[in-house]
Amino acid sequence: MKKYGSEEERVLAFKALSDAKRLQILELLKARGESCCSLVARDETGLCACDLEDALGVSQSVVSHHMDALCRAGLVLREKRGRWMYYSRNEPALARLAETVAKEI
Amino acid sequence: MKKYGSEEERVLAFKALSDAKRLQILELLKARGESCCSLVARDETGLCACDLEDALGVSQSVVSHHMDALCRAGLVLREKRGRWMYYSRNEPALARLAETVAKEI
DNA sequence: TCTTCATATCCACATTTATAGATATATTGA
DNA sequence: TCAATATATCTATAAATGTGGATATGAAGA
Repeated sequence: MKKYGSEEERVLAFKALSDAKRLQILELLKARGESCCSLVARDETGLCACDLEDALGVSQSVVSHHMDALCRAGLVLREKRGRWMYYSRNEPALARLAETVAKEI
Repeated sequence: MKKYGSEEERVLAFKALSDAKRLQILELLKARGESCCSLVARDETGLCACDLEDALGVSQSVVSHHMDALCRAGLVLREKRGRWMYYSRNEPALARLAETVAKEI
């Protein structure tokens, strides 16, 4: 299984995790929660940005920046469906990171 | 086994890991390397600050700050022996962190 | 087409972090 | 006691990051 190989990747991942709000976001994504604004089907996977905005109590641009950090680190996936951007955990990447911490840090 | 329980502890730990020089320091501590300035016994555990200063090519105060970050996060232990401060990996803490990433992030 | 809405990006500002030189503290050895 | 050494702390500065308001983009629906 491919690890978080380069030092640069690792730094990016740990940076993404070194913020309380972003840890909360990963937690929220784990629970998956209610669908966006009660407008979309309950069986959608992922959460849209406005869900996170409500849940975290921060401005829309802040959510967008945090999601960008998590996506750049590869820990979260983004997918546009209609006018919403859905975010979901990249479980394989999170598992590789855990493996890296266990074996190589 | 106790995990990295509080969010605050986790943030501190990830912040400590989100820097290339600090990752290198953990690597150097794993190898343990030569003893300080060839002045102390070869079977000493840990590395002193001046070893790290040489290995990383940064100023003394920078080493001190980085070690402070790693110690505050609990990932590294410091022990003063003579006029040298010896640093070593806190393996149980690193293992708990790996467990936390695997199970709770 | 026009309006509304969701989100990314831009901009400005505040806070945090990294860095290095200078100084202080403490230990060792002469 | 004094000089040398190792390291922490102080100070200043530069760089990175977090934040939120404003604007731009793009999709949906009337």
